[in-house]
Amino acid sequence: MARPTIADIAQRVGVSKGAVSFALNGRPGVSEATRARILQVAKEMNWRPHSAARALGGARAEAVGLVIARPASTLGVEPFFAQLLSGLQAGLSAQSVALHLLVVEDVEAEIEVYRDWASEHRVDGFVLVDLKARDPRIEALEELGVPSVVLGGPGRHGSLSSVWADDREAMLSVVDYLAALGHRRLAHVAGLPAFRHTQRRMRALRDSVRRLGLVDAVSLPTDFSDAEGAAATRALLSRARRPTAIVYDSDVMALAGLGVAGEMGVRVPDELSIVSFDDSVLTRITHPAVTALTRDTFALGRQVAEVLLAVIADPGRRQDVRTATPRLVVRESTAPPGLDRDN
Amino acid sequence: MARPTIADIAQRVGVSKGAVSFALNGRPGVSEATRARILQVAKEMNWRPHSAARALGGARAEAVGLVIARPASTLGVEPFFAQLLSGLQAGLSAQSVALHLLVVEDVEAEIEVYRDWASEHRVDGFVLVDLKARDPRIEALEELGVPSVVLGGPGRHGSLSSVWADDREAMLSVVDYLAALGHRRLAHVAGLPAFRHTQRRMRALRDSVRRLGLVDAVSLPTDFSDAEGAAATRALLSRARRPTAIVYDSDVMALAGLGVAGEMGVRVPDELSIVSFDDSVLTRITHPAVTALTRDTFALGRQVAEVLLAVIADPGRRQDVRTATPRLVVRESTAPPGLDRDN
DNA sequence: CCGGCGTACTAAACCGCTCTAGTTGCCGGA
DNA sequence: TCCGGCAACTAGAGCGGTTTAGTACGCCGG
Repeated sequence: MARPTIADIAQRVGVSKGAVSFALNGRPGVSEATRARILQVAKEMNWRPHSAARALGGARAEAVGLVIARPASTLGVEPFFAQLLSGLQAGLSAQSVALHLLVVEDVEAEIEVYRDWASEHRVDGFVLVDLKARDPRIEALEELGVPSVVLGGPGRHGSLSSVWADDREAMLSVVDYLAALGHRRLAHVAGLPAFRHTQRRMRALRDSVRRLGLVDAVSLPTDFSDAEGAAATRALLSRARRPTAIVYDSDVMALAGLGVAGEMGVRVPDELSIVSFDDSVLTRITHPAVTALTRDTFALGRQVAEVLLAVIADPGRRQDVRTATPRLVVRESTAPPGLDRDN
Repeated sequence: MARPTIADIAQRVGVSKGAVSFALNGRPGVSEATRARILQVAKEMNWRPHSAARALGGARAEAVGLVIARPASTLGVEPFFAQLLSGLQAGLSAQSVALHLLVVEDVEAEIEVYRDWASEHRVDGFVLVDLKARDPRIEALEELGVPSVVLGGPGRHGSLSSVWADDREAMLSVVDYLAALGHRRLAHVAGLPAFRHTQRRMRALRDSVRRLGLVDAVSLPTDFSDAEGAAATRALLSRARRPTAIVYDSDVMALAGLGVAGEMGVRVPDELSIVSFDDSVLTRITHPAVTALTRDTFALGRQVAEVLLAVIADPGRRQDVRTATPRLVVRESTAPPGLDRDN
C-alpha cells in the first residue's frame, strides 16, 4: 500500500476517521482500549501524518523561519553565524521543529518572504537577525502577527520578543581594561554601520573617551570582511600617531589585523594590543592568541529557539531576555603599551 | 479580509474556482480576456497560493532537506560546511526553493527524519553529506524513492545522483609537490576515518610512498577538531625522526598544527612544511600563510543544488557530476626541507 | 436544419486531516 | 419507569487548492 491514511486505519480498526484522529492526537473522545488498538494499528501500518493536510486545517507547521539578507557567499565566513545556527538547531530539534532557512539579497526581499511563508503556513514563527536602525522588518512582522523573536536589543523592536546581550557594557569593559593597562590612543575596526549593534558599540567607545580621559578613540566602519579589516588596520598603523590598541568587531577581522601588524613589523602585543569582539577557534589557535570577548553563541542560539517556541505556544506572551554580557578572556595579544611612544 | 482564497477571487470576478485555478496556473481552459481579468484581481487582492493546499493535491513542497548527523556544536567551526550551505542556498533560492535544515545525533535518527519528511511531503528531495563506508542512508533513500544527491563519490552511491571532486588526485598532487621539493618523510593528520573521503586520501598517500620512493608517510586519524589536530601534531613532532612536511585534512587543524609548531620551536617552513586540504580565510590571514588545496566550496554547493533541482524536475534522470579537482595554492608554509636533517 | 466539434466555462469530487454537531447506549436518580 | 447526563463514538463539513466530468454555446459542413 502506498501511504496509509487515517481512513485506512479507521477501516481496519472498524471505527470512524474522527475516532482515529482523536486517538492519534491524544485527546478525549475515545476509550483507552480503543485508543490503544488504534495506536497499535497505526504503528503496524507505519502511518505518518501528512504535514500539508494538517497545515490546511490550520495546525502548526512545526517549523520556524530564518531569513537572512546578505550575499550568500559571506554567510560561510562568519563563525558567529554558524555557531548561532547550531544553537538554534539544538533548541529546535529538541521539540522536533525544523528550521526553514533562506538567504536573500536585501531587506525588501526578506519581508516578501515573511509574507509568503506566513500566509502559506510554512512556518510557525520567525527569527530576526542583523537588526538595523529603524528596521522595516519589525513593523512587517508585527503586522503579520506571526510569533517572532528579535536577536538584538534592547528596545526598538516593538511588540516582538527579543533576546539580547549588552553590547554597550561589553565595549565598556574592553575599554576599561585597555585604559587600565595604560592605553590612551584606541581604535575600533567596526562592522557594518547600518547594524544597530555596531552603532551601539561605536557610541559606547565615544562615551568612554571623556570618562576615562583618553587621547583618541576612532571607529572605522567596515563590511566585516577580512579584506576591509586588513585595510582599516593598515590605515590606522600608517598614521603618524598610531593607536596602541585596536578593538575589532569580529574575529576574522582581528586575525586579518594581526596579519597586517606582522607584515608592517609592528610587534603584538609589545607595540600594539589587539582585542576581538567575537571569540571562536580562530582567536585561540593563532600566535599570539587573541584576547577576546567570549560568549556562548551556541547557547545564545538555543535560547533564541526556546523563546521562540514559548511565544509560539502562547502568542499573547512577550519575552525580553537579556543574556550574559560577553566576558573578556585575556590571551597573548594585549599588554601595556610600549613606553617609548609619546602617549 | 484575512487571506484571500481563489474562491474569493472567483466570486469577485464572477467565475468559478476552477476557472481561477486555470488562469493562475497558465493552463488552457479560459479565454485571454478572462485570464487577464483574473490575474489582475488576484494581484489587487494580494492573493498568494497556500502551499499546504497545493501539497495536499500532490504538488511540490518547494523545499529540499538537508539533515546532518553531527553534534550541533561542531557545525559552527567548519568553514567548509558553512560555505557549502551558502552555495546550496544560492542555487536553491534562484528557484525560490527553501532549505529544510535539521541537525541530529546519529545516522539512525537521520534516516528516521528522511522517512518523516518524505512521507509528510515536507520536501521534494534530499542532499546527503558526510558519506561513510557502507552507508545505510543510501539504501534508505533509494527505498523511499525521493530524489537525492550525494555529495561525495565516485561510485558506491547506488542509483542516487552525485556531485564529487577527486580526492585521490588532489592528495597525489600535494604529495608530488612535496616530494619534488625534496621531502621524503611525510605525515597526514586525517579527519574521521569513517568518512569515505578520509579513507580515499589515506589510501592515496600510502600508494605514493612506493611510487615516489618516500621514506615514510603516516596518516593519523582525528575527529577534525583543533584539539585533536594539535595533539596529533605534537605527537608527530615529538618523534625521533620527525616528518618534514605535514598535510592536514582541514584548515582548522592546519592552523592548530601551525600553533603547535610555534610552541615547540619548530620553524615553518624552514624545518616543517604545512599543507591544508581545505582552504578558507583562515589559511590566508595567518603568518605564515598556509599552502592549501583550494576549491570553490560555494560553487560546489550551488552545483549540488542545481543537480538536485534537475533530478526533482525529472526523477528518471540520474546525474554524476565531477567537479574540478582542488588546486594547490602555494603560500608561505611550504619550502624544501632543511638540509641539516638525515632524510 | 441538424449533427458534430471545439472553446469556455461550471460543478463537484478529491487530497488527508481536524473538529463540530449529532447520535447511541448505558447508568443513576427521582 | 422515565428522564437527564455522560462517555464513546459517527457523520460530515471544511481547509484551499487541482482536476475531471459535464454543460452551454457558437460555428461549421453537409
